[in-house]
Formats: sequence, structure tokens, C-alpha cells
Amino acid sequence: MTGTPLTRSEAKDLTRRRLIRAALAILDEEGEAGLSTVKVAKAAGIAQSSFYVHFKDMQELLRVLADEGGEQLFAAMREARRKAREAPDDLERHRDTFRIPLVAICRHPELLRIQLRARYDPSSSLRDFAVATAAAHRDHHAADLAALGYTADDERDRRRLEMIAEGINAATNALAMGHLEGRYPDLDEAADILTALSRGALRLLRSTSAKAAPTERPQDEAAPGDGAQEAAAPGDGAAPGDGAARGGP
Amino acid sequence: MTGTPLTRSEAKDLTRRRLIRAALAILDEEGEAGLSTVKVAKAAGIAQSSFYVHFKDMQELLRVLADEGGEQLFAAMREARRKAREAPDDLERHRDTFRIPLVAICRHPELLRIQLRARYDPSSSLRDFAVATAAAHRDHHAADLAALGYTADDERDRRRLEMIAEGINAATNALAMGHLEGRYPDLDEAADILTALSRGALRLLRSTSAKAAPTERPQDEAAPGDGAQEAAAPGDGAAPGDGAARGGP
DNA sequence: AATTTCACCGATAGTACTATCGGTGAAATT
DNA sequence: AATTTCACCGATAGTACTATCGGTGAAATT
Repeated sequence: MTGTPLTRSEAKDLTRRRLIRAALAILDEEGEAGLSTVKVAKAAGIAQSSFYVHFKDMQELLRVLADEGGEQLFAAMREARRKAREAPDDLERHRDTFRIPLVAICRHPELLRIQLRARYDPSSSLRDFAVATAAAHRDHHAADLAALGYTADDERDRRRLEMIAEGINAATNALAMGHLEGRYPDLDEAADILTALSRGALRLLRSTSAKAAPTERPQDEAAPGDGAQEAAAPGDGAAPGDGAARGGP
Repeated sequence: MTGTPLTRSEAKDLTRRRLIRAALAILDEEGEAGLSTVKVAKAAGIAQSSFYVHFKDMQELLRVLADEGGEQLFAAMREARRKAREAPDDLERHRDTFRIPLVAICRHPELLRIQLRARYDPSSSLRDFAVATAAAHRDHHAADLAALGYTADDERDRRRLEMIAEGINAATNALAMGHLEGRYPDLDEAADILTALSRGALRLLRSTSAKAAPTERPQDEAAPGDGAQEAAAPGDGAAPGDGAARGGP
């Protein structure tokens, strides 16, 4: 309200941030097609032509947005994994592995929404970013599974881990969006479903990789201090008529 | 090559179809942002202004496209379920429930791609269509699970079935796209992963719903002739430390 | 105090697109 | 054979946007 003794570059930086903010809001509300220098500049409170004082063109603003958004998403994910590792017991910990990403998504849904849209849109300037982010999440998740003891020695197992990670990530995104759309009011329920999905897939991985290399002990090169690793998988390799029976070409 | 004795309305219908074809191709290759009456008309071999002989505006063409595409997708899905029911043994049948949708998607990837893009894009004319299609698939899948004996009596179970269906569908789409991007060359492997994911989730559903209503026999109102229903779930309600332990509000 | 810098402005040329309108010739109808 | 219909055409007015350019005044520098 009182004095705003801003230096010139501070003021510039402030408008720059206002532009980015405005772009993010418009992107979320109207989509990439609704984005224009006119709208962004107006929303930020400057003339359309002044847009170019801050960015070469809209493409550049989007690139900056992608960088920052990616950073934010990744930070949220790191945080999630960290918190999950801190959980009191292994049961809560495993559930948190799914609940925390859900919560993180719901805190900044616009980032995921924008990413989901751009992922398969060839006309999107954010496509490369979206593809890279999705890949990073997938690899991160797959690495996490590997650290849990589901080692992937041969090509096929590695691919399986990747598929599980990608599938679970897709399901996580879908349930988070469903929550935001009001269909699944309780995030804990969603986390339970994801936990169950994950367990099922990992059980498959366990049993067949045990068949492929029966003498191997997956704990060997696992992450430190993960004693109980996967409380589930009771009957283990016993799942009777599982897909494992097939011996493809 | 020889004579093309087309009646006037036949010729008109032909150009109309060419317009739709062209729009679909451009939509897939360049996205909704790349679509224009200029491009579509040119690709169909007519003048831009003649576009309006066939459609009121681009919006209308997209609506027609959505209707036809939705019909096609749904037909493919019905076909998939039908084939799955025809499979020789229950094992193959269950796997086919996942393999066939994957194959169907890969036969016409542009339809899914377009749908995935529009799903969360507020600027898309196809958004309503995409949302409706996704809901239809989810409900269809959930109904399928219910028919398998996973009855959903109370609100919570119904929601769980829906979440599983939505999660599995999202994973199916993700793996199909991954296949098309060359990451998962073998669709059978992807089907195995989906089967495993599904089994895990259904095991959860089984065990907790058995706890909630222990005397109930789910076969009662299930689809006819599904004797073996879910070969898996061996230890059944025994899964030791599953999420079922939690009794949230 | 004089000078320079620069964030911002309004005006505007250029681009891409939509949607209408009058005209044309062959198909369809009479 | 005469007339009508209509799928298609080219031209064009209108809209929305991008990106540049010269100008301005306050901040920053000298």
C-alpha cells in the first residue's frame, strides 16, 4: 500500500513474473490455443507490444514456463519420495509412495493438466517438455522399483519394470484428475487402489524373474535399509495360472 | 480409371468423405491447432469456400468426426469384449481382455491420440466427446468387472471398481502409446503387465469386500457361464498387510 | 545538473484465417 | 428442349493475432 521503492530491474523482473503467471493461468483455463501475446500482456497489465521487452516470442515464454514447471514437478516428486522414505513403518511408507504424488498433483493440477495435453499434441510447443517429463517420471519410478529389489538384469525384465512404472504413473495421473473432477473424493482410497495395482504387477515380476534366475537374491544390490521390502507377495511364485505360463517367441 | 458415372449427390458425398478424411489426417499429424478450412479443403481437392457447402463451420466437421470416431472406438471395444468371451480357456480369455484393446488402439492410433489430447484441453471442440468417451470406457470396464463377480453393493465398492477400471484404462492407453513409440515392441508383454496390474487390484477388492459382507456369494448375479471367474487370487483374503488394514473415515 | 539507458507505450504493416456473396456450368427436373 | 438446381469457384470483407518501430519519461549513470 505505502511506498514501493523498486529499482528498475526489480520492476522489470516483477512484470516478467506477472507475464509468466498470467500465461500459466490462461494456459490452464483456456488451453494453448487461447494463449496470445495480447491476452497475456493485458492480464499482466502491460501493452501487447511490451511483451517483447521480456520475451523474444510466445515460444520463449512457453519454454521458460516448461523449465520452471518441470523443476517444480520434479521437486514435488523428490519431496514425495523423501517423505515416503521417512514414513514410520513400511506399510505406511509404501502407501505414501502413491498417496504423496497424488497430493502433489492436486496441489498444482494445472501443471499436470498442461503436461497431459501437450504430451500427444504435435502442434504444442510444450510437447518436447511433456515427453521428457513423462520419461523422467517413468525412469524415476522404475529406478525406485529396482531399488526395492526388483532387479532388472536382462532386457525383458528392464522393459517390464518400465511398463509397470509407466502404467502406474498413468493410473496415478488418471485418478488424480478423477479426484479433481470430483469423482473420487478420498485420495486415500485412490492410493489404496494404486498400491494394489502395483502389488499385482510386482508379484508377476517377482515370480517370473525368480523362474528365470532362481538362485539370485534380489536384495543384494538393493537400496540400503529396506529390510522388509514389499510386505505383500505372500504365496510368491505360486500364483497358479498367471501370464507367466506363456513362453512367447 | 475408366468412367465415373456418379450422380450429383454421390459426388457430393464423396467430397464430404474426403473432407472428413483430410481433417482426420491433419488432426493427427498437426493437431487441432493446425486445422483450418484452408488446409482441409485443399487436402480434399476443393476451394476453401466450398468447405461451407458441406459443413456449417469447422466445429460441425469436428462434431461429425467425433461421432464417427466414437462409434468406431466403441465398435472396436465391443468386438474386443466379444472375442475375449470366445477365447478357448479362461486364461487366454482374461489375457485377451487386455491384449485386444491394445491391438484395437494400435490399429487406429489417431483416434486415441486425438482423444487423449482433447481430454483435458478446454479449448478443444472435441473435449466433451473425449470426456464422454473416457467415461463410457470406464463404465464399460467397471461393468465388465462387476459381471465377473466383483459386485459393488455399497458406494465405496462401486467407486473402487470405477477407480480400478479408470486406472487400468489409463495404463492400457499409456502402454499402447508406448508401443507405438517403439518402446514396448511386444504387445503380449504389455498385456501381461496389464493382466498383472488388474489382478492385484481385484485381489484387494475381493478381500475387503469379503470382509465387508462375508456371507455373500458374488456369483449370484454375475453374467451367465463364467464358471471359473478369475483363476487367480489364490490366498484370497489372506494378503497380510494390505491397505485393507486401514479404516479411514 | 546533464546525459544516457530502458521499460513501456501507441500505431501499424503483415500474416493467417473465416465466412459470405455473386457467378458458372453441368446435372437433374420439367 | 427449356428450366431449375446446386456443387463448386474466385474475390473479398472482416477478425485476430504477431512483431516492429519511433516516441516518452522516469530511473540510472556520468
